Amino acid sequence: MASSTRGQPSDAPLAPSEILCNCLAVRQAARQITQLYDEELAGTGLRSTQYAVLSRLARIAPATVQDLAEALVMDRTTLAHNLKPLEREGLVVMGVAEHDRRVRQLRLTPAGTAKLKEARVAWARAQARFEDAYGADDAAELRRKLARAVEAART
Amino acid sequence: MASSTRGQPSDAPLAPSEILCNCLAVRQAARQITQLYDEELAGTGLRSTQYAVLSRLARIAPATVQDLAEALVMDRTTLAHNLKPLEREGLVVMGVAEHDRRVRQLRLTPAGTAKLKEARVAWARAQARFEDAYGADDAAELRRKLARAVEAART
DNA sequence: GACAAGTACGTGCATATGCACCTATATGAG
DNA sequence: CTCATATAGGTGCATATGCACGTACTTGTC
Repeated sequence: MASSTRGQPSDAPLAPSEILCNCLAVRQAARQITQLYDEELAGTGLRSTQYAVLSRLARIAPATVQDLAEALVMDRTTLAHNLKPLEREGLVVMGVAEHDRRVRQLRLTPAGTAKLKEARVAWARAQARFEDAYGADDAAELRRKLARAVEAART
Repeated sequence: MASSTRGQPSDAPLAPSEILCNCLAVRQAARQITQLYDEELAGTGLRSTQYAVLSRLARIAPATVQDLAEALVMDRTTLAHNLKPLEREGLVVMGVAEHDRRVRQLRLTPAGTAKLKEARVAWARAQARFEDAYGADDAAELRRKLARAVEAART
């Protein structure tokens, strides 16, 4: 009988690559893919997550903390932590909204814009490396399936 | 013209769900899916990663640090850090191999085996929740694609 | 046996992640 | 206006992640 992912798993032997847990499967892939992107980004001084924050912020600035967190599918407090090194390096500034002093207005600084432009070259190398190995069309399909998984996991 | 993931991205508007970066896509999914599994595991006191370590170790014990790390697609030093709370809680013991005193022999304790058995009930709930929303067959396909992505990212 | 080289593992650091809990500000009910 | 409530955000903690570097042990060479 074939392995099922319903009910409790056993300690029975498995093929080395056969992962039954959806969580483990996606975390393993995230670790490995992150390593590839971080390797290409290393020369820029940015990590994968930092590149993602700058890249997203460039699209939606000025953004509140909550809005940027939602756009990144990231916890609000996680983003708050992730912003600290970016602020310290002067890539991002956090202002206070005039109409509501609770609200922050996040923007890229000129240095942040320049760093993002530089990092995009490295990002494109990482993207090309992965897609040369995995297939560009397959990668696009995978991203769609992952986006649907995000929605499924929210239920 | 359709968005391409080759070459550098722009700041042009995107559909909210349209992620071009493979790294961001898989990290977002990992965050969201981990939250679902952690929510179900919360009552056991284990996190997703800790469950994965115990579950994998149960299959291959006695295992060296390096072997368990490879089986989990995890950096050796990351596993070393992750083992600390498990050792502290008495779920895992690390012995020294007789034939080579550099080598560790990792095993579950009886408490670790019992905790794993308990956690499997919670894991099965998380697995069922995700697959009820995403589809069991689609999930199996996604896991296969993620496994292939792991291999692609290693090149 | 001495020692260079290789192997298995640990540690310190910085960032990543999110929960619990906190403060500050705004808003609505009376 | 007052105050309960709601909203935006920050902080401390524990774990997660992996690089750089260090230690302990083994093995091959002489």
